[in-house]
Amino acid sequence: MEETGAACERVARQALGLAGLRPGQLAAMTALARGRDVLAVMPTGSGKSAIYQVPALLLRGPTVVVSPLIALQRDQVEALRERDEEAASLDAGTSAGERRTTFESLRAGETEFLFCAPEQLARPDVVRDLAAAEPSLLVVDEAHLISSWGHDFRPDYLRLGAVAEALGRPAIAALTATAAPPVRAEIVERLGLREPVEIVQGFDRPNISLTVRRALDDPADEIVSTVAAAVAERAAPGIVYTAVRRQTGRLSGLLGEAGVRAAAYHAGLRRSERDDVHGRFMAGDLDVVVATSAFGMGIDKPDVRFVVHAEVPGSPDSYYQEIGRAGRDGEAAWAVLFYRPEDLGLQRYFTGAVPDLETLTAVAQAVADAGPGSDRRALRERTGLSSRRLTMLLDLLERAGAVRLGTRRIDPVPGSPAPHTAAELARELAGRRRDVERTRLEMMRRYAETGDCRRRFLLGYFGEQLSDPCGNCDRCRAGATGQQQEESGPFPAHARVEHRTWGSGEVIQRGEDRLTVLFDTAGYRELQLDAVLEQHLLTENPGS
DNA sequence: CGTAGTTCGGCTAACCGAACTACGGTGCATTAGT
Repeated sequence: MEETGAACERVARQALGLAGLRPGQLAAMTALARGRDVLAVMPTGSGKSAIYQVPALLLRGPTVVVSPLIALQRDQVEALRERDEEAASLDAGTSAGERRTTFESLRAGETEFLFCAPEQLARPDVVRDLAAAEPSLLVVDEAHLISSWGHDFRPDYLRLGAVAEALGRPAIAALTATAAPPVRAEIVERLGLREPVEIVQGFDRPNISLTVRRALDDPADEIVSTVAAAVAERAAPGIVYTAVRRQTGRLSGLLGEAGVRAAAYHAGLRRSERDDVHGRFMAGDLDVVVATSAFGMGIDKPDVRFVVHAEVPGSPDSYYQEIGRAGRDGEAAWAVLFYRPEDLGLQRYFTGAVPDLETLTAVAQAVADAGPGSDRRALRERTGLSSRRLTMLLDLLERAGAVRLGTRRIDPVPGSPAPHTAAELARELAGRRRDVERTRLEMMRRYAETGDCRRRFLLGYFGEQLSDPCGNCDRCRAGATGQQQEESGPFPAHARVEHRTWGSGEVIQRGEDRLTVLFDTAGYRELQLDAVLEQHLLTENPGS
């Protein structure tokens, strides 16, 4: 019998036309083809799709791909069909007749790939029909969204672990381009990955130069002149990110006056306008898109020369995601952040919501009253809450140990605390999560205010050590690369440590006078090294 | 948490500053009405 790795290489060559495979790619494919779970963190454009498409063709049974945007699903379906692979997608617009045909074709083994959003998999009928086709592979694309969108925006992302169980627990592939260590941990936990093979390919993007500009009260003029200068030097196209919708129109208007072909983009625009801007940008008919965070997913345009941020984003995670859209062709590109400390306030607001005790108690009470085996609809009627909000609150109560969530039924946990107590516990968990998110925001502040090499800081945040200054950021260019990473002495990078109040954690970065530690439950914290040593704030845990 | 826009108080003419208020990001799905 053919060895699995060789089989993967053969299929990659014959079906996908790939001459060679990168080491990470092959390892991930082989693991999936053998039924193992995989978590792959690889940059866009490095062949992430092949990772699941090759084993999909080797394994008996269809492949379900969870993808966040309907537009992305359609693109992928189209790309597969061009290679004569049978693929289909499922969304709210799919008619009952089309659904029947699709499920029959999946069961018969004629259609290999099915694309859908997590919301489709929240429907019991969809899960039942899919389970009948006995899928062999569940792919979660853009898997970092579990962590960044799941909790307050699209909570159905959080249910994917239960969906996998209901589908007969196929092998799971979680794919993403950016995931810091705690995000990886959350993906593994939420999806219930079993001893996953973790492939983390270097995501240093050395061709993107990094600059932070301390912005004035109203940085609009500065931004316009910076961007206009870039465009004049033929360094177009580019993206300008801004935190609020109102600014997109204002900045693109000012850029237009400065002779730049610019357009605004945000989620409040009409579908047709968004598609138009997207299309013109891809076609090269626009120099600049000024956008909120709505713009970007699925924008795989190789020649984006710059990404400018008019305000700080909420975390290094989103920042790296957004600047990663520049320079995919490997040519020089630049990322400029206009920084005002006051702008952190808006992000603080975005991460501020913790559900109130009353509503949580009402949901816990409703679950208890309904007894075992209730469903979402019954609880929605009892509580009068929207489907999404209910899902989010139920998820918190599950984490608090008060309810058990299946894909089709919701059960109170026998002997669990009373509704009011469970609600308090759930609220505490939500509060803790918010606190951790605020530490991410603090890390964004540190990035903007650091005197050291910016790339070293960013990569360190993602758990990668860069021993020498990068030479391609404003700090390095100013010759102020100052701090070297201390290679010897106590608390080196990656050391496991213990703090009296913050618990256990891992050293992320060790500078001359500071330590950055990622605590398992308290998030990112910065400590002064001499205080740590004098007051014995940390103990080093050998092993683990 | 910060900002932009509005109202209010003072005190009798046009306006100033203080105080108060509303608002702010991501997409799926679903539904009512052409």
